[in-house]
Amino acid sequence: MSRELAKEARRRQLIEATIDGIARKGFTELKIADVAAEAGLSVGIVNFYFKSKDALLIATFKHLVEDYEQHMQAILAKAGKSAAAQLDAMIEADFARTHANRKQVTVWYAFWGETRWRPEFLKLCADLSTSFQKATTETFQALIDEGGYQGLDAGLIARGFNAMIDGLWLDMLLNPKQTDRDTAKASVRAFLAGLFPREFGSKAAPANGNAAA
Amino acid sequence: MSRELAKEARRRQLIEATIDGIARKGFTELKIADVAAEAGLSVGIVNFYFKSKDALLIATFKHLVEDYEQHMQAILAKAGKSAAAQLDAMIEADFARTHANRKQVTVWYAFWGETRWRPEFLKLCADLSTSFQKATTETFQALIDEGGYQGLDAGLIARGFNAMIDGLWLDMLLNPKQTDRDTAKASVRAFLAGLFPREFGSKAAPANGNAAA
Amino acid sequence: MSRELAKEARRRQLIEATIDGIARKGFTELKIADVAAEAGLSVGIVNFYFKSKDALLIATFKHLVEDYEQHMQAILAKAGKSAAAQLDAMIEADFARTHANRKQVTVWYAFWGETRWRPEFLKLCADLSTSFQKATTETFQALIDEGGYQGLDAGLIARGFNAMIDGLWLDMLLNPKQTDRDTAKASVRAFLAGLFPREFGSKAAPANGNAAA
Amino acid sequence: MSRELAKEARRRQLIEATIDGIARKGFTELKIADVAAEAGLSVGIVNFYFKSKDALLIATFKHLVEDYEQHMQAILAKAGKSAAAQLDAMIEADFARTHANRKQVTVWYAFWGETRWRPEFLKLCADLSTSFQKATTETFQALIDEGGYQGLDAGLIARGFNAMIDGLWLDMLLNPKQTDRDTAKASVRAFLAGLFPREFGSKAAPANGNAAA
DNA sequence: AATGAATGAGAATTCATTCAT
DNA sequence: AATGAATGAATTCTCATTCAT
Repeated sequence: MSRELAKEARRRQLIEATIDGIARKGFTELKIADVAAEAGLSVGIVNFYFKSKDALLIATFKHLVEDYEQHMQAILAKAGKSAAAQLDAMIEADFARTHANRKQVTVWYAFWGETRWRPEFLKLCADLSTSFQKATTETFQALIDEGGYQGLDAGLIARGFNAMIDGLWLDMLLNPKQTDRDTAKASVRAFLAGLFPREFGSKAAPANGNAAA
Repeated sequence: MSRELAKEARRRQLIEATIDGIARKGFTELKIADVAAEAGLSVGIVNFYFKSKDALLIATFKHLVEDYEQHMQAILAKAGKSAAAQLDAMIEADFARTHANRKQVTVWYAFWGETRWRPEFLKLCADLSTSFQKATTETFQALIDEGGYQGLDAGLIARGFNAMIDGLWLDMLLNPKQTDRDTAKASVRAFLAGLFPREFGSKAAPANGNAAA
Repeated sequence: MSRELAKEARRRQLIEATIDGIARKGFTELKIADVAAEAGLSVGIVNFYFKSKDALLIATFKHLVEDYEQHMQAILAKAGKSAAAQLDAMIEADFARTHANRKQVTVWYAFWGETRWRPEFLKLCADLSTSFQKATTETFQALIDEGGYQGLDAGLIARGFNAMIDGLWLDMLLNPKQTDRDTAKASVRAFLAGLFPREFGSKAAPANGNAAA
Repeated sequence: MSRELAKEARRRQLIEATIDGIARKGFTELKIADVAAEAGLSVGIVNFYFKSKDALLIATFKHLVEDYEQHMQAILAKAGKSAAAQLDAMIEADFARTHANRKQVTVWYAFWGETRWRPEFLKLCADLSTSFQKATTETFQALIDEGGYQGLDAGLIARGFNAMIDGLWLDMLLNPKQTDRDTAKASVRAFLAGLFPREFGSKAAPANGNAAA
């Protein structure tokens, strides 16, 4: 069992090296030798722990996806239970310095650029997206219900909300000087303020979990 | 002159072949031989018209950017002059079948995946983004002024608007079954409706240029 | 006939361009396009006047050989008839600024580097060398006879004499700063002075044709 | 350490294969594949041990130069200490069957044909030539002093001596049927006999180190 | 388990030659 | 005759994968 653990640790080490490698050199320029160097190991070892470079890339993307999901769930569990608090926590998490940092986003977009032609990537993306769309739709529906809003389609709003976050990531990546984390968060909140003035309007109480009702 | 024209036509032909090739095989899997085959020409010709594969890719991205800009300007010129009509035209253009089609978006994201490590790509992206951010900010400002809205930041709204469109493209790419053009457009309008109920609310008159006041 | 002349002129033009091209870029780096550019013509024309690049190179080497022979014969015809005067003229001709210049020597050595594997080059070299060895042997024999020298082998001396000139060319090529024309000529004469002190010793009358007996 | 040794041995093996390859096919016709085949290795290995074909050629030329220098020094160390004995040993060494063989000379001239346009080659040539010129000048000066000769310029004689050897190599290369080793050596000695009759004249004692006075 | 030398298929690039204009 | 765009075979270089140690 400790052997299994060691094996898992090595795999993890190589996956981290792959993420660092992509962040440093880009997806197309990443060589097995780069991964090995990044991990401080030999090239032979990569093919020992992963059948092929492709398998390593798939494992890496899977890791990225799982890591994102876990991180988000942890954030949401800690946040206040109200729909507004949950949304606020999501925004914070998505633009947090720890996970939505430049390196991670860089790597996400590198993978997305390739996803279209890689069925394994596509499946991971679709699953993540579906589960997220479902979760955010439920949260927005709760917000609508709690707030007594009329004529709002939680599904459309959730889709736009998630899309805006992805788009702002891209913006931060391509124009770091013009778009920073705070601008991105303010942008999202500006749109939510239009739809949910009581929760996100400028005069709304901050929607964090600790806020008094 | 006819020779000059022919030369330009060949360059264009190869660029189109590159776009088709990326759409068909992906960025990393695109070979010079694929481009040549796509164009019905020999491999040698690619290095005759473009010094290298890299130069071809840069020219292709530049073409994509210029094409997008021209297309958008043409659309806006034809649209009604009111801010709402202009925004509406933008949304339509961004999700039009002719330009924001699957092939084009696929190729855009393929390039974006690489952009981070290619200074030439980065420059093109940053310039396009800046000019767009400026134009949309002006339009939103006009909308705010025309509509007499209070407390809205046109810059933040423009940024979120553009980001949402990019993010919805990605969504359509990765989850074609869940997100289609109409859903995407409805999503954008749902958010605008919150901020600008008179122009984009469900009871608002359609914001096209021909609409009576 | 004028057409034939024009044709010959074009061939000559291309051969000169080839020599200039080799002198400028080297044998292995010389491309058909370089020859064309050097001649101010198009690439197509080269294959029109010469069957192939190889044929052009052979014609160029042949030209070099014939040119050298003609030049040398002209020099010898003008020189004094005594053996010493003839040898002196040879030395002057071999290190003359007009023919044994840096460009020419450069090209000769470029060809010699390839000669071993090119039967056509080899034949030209062997023929030139044989005819030269014969001529210089005769001249040295005349010098021996005229001077009443004993125990000298004209053939060996001729061979060493010709070899020294080739070797000095190489030296001038590879070490231009250490070996110049005058040093080279003095070197040859130093050796001849040992064998033929009366004609080439430091107190010998200059062996040119105009010298009084 | 054994790994380091193996690495050096492989480099040596590839350099030898390059020399053999040039001797067999010529400089311009030598392909990486030929070198690999000659060494009994795969093509990839060449770029593994040498960054490029060019680097391999430079290393090969360097090896040739160093090998020649070492060989000559060894010969001179074994020879008698008198200037005449040293010169005699040089002549023998330069036309020895082991080092100045057809293969080696062929390759030297192949490199010399290219040297003019390759700064790295040029440097190696110039350094070798300078060191040789210096050494032979000293030897000739000693010969002059020992023999009490008057009016001889050791520098000019050394230059002519070295040039004659290079030129005779070329002659042997281009006209193998007319010029052989013995003829070449006799040629050199004929010239030395003129300048230094006591040491190299036909009646002089053989100048080897073992000869009695 | 780990290494890194060795392999060889694959790709970009070059360039002599051809040929339509 | 002359041009230069077009061809495609040939070559160098790359790099994922293998395997002996």
